[in-house]
Amino acid sequence: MKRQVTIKDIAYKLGLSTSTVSRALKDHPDISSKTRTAVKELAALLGYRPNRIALNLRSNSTRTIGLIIPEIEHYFFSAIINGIEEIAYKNDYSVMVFQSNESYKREVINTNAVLTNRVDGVLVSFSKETNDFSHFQKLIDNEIPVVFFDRTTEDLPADQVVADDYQGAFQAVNHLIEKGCKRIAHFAAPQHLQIGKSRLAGYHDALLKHNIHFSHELVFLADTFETARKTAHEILRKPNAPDGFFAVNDISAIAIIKAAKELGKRVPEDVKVVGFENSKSAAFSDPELTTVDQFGFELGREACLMLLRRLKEGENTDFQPVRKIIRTKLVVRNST
Amino acid sequence: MKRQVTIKDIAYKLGLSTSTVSRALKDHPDISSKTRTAVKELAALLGYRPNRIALNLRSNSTRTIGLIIPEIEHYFFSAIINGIEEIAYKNDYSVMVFQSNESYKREVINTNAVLTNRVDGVLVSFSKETNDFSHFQKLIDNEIPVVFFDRTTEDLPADQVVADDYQGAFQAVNHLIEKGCKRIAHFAAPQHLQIGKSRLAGYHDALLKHNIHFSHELVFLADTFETARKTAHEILRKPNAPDGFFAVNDISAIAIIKAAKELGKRVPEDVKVVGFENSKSAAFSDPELTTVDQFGFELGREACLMLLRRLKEGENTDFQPVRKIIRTKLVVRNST
DNA sequence: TTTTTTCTCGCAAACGTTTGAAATAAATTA
DNA sequence: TAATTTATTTCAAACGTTTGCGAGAAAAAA
Repeated sequence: MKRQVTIKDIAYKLGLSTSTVSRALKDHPDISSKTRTAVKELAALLGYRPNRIALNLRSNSTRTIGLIIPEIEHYFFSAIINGIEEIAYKNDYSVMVFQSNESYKREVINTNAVLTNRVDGVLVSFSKETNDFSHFQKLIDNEIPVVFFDRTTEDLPADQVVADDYQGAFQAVNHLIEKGCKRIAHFAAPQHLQIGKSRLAGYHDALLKHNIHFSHELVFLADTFETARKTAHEILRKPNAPDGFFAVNDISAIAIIKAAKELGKRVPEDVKVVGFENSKSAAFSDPELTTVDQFGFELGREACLMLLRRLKEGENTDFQPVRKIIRTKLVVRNST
Repeated sequence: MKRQVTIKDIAYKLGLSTSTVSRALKDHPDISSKTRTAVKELAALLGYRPNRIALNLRSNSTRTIGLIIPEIEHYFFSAIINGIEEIAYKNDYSVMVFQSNESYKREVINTNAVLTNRVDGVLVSFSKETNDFSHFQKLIDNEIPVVFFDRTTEDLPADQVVADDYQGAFQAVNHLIEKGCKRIAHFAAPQHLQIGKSRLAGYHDALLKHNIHFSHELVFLADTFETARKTAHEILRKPNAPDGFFAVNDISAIAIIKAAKELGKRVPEDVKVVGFENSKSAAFSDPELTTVDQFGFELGREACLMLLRRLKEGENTDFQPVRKIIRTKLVVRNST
């Protein structure tokens, strides 16, 4: 087993102390230029590489951030990870990824893993199942900065970065109305999620603005392909079927289009559909899906930047949680 | 700053030495049951949590694996990450993710990052740009086990996990021929990538089997949406246009379908298309895409399992690289 | 030459844990 | 009671760094 070369090895070979070597390597003014170059040359020759673990122990920090996320396979989340990794990379941080798979139990385990790994800070978007937040409180109690993104809560004193769900939903529904829709259904996310509430609110208010009656009968819980497809099938078959759909994500929107086609309805002529996310699939579906761009990459960047800012702050005397809202943008395509 | 509670704190409060506390916590037989319970109770009370960093330093291992991957946003890769994380989680390992963004330079930096982070092992799928592998050799020289997946090379003595690209390609093209295609084009990946070669070989041999002439003029380098779309446009306009396409990935296949539609050709009547990956988009496209399932999740699992096996082995006297091939499966849908 | 200042460098402790060996206390045997 | 074994605990070193402080040597000032 080839041991890694350490500062001791260099010190020994040069007849110096480890302190001197350590100082020489980081250009400490106390060290003569002669020994400095000698040390550096030998270090380069031997391929010395500081042992981060030892550094970690001494500094009690790991330059690592933990990421707890529901499902990597969702385009939106992978875009977010992309943004996070980008910023982390630029600031010489590493990212540890933990998936909750939308499971509360697993999320709690992840939270512990993040703690034992002694990450410097945590980014989290919690699972759909989660409505108790005490595991995150534990992070905060341990003085680990936490930034929530996308799936957030007001129940915790923590920073948040979210898409402008309300505005996005509002614009989407407004767009449907302007395109002539009279009866618009909303496929919603669970209402204990902030995004569920906000998008419903945007839907509601856009209707209101145009004096269209809001009815709970047109709001359905359907945020997966299967449920959306099934639900769309059912309601599109009824006599008084909607002529417009605002879905809480692209997957559901695509499912709606599929269901409509299967029932012989034309999109966008008979039924107009708008999604939320602007995933790759949205551009590939037929017709191409009108959707609200959530700017996942931006969101990830911002969340990570916010966390790094907190880490730089350190000792936060009086903590004031910040809530950052990332603009959304309606991308109009052929489904409306 | 609330310091984490350490073994010392417990020792002090109980009037014991740290050694005793350490041993008590891990049920060492030397410790009397009285002190053992006392220690454990106090530990639980204070919320003691062993400092992983100290452990790492002592054991010179981090229970962390590094993952170097081109782009998280690709469905295939995120599926792989999913599989990796699954296995890592079950074995109490954490995963550090580094994206190369298909850049050789960035990949080299990632390799260094992985080294300084002292991960126990590395999983890598290298970038399209990479054809010099000395940075990976550095990992091997440092006795860090490496497993390559998907994008692999024979130039390094390392384990590999790949999809059965040859077989998948063969089946795909065979399928096209059986469906009546006479003139089949192949949109290929760069030929310095093993997957590029293997899939081309599968294409070649399937033609051969049916006594169809293989021509280099029907093989194009096109593995992104844009290049595939452009290329498809060009060749579909020519008089002797292909009636079948085998694309190296789903994105390209979807681009081909799009181009065909734009030129007024019907899929699958006039042109048949088969992709490779079985991404979500494949199921959403219209017509739904026939494609080769690469089982990314399985592949990720296997790669991680193989790495963990190597880690358990430790001291490998005579290292014999293993190459594991994950079966692929043709998923027939409406594009053929 | 003596005193003071400036340059270089080494000592030792610290970060939190584990572990072989030594030490003490208790129990057993002679 | 003395000698021996056994049970329990502590000591100290180690993992690889950093860093406050002190020390010796050389240079400058007196």
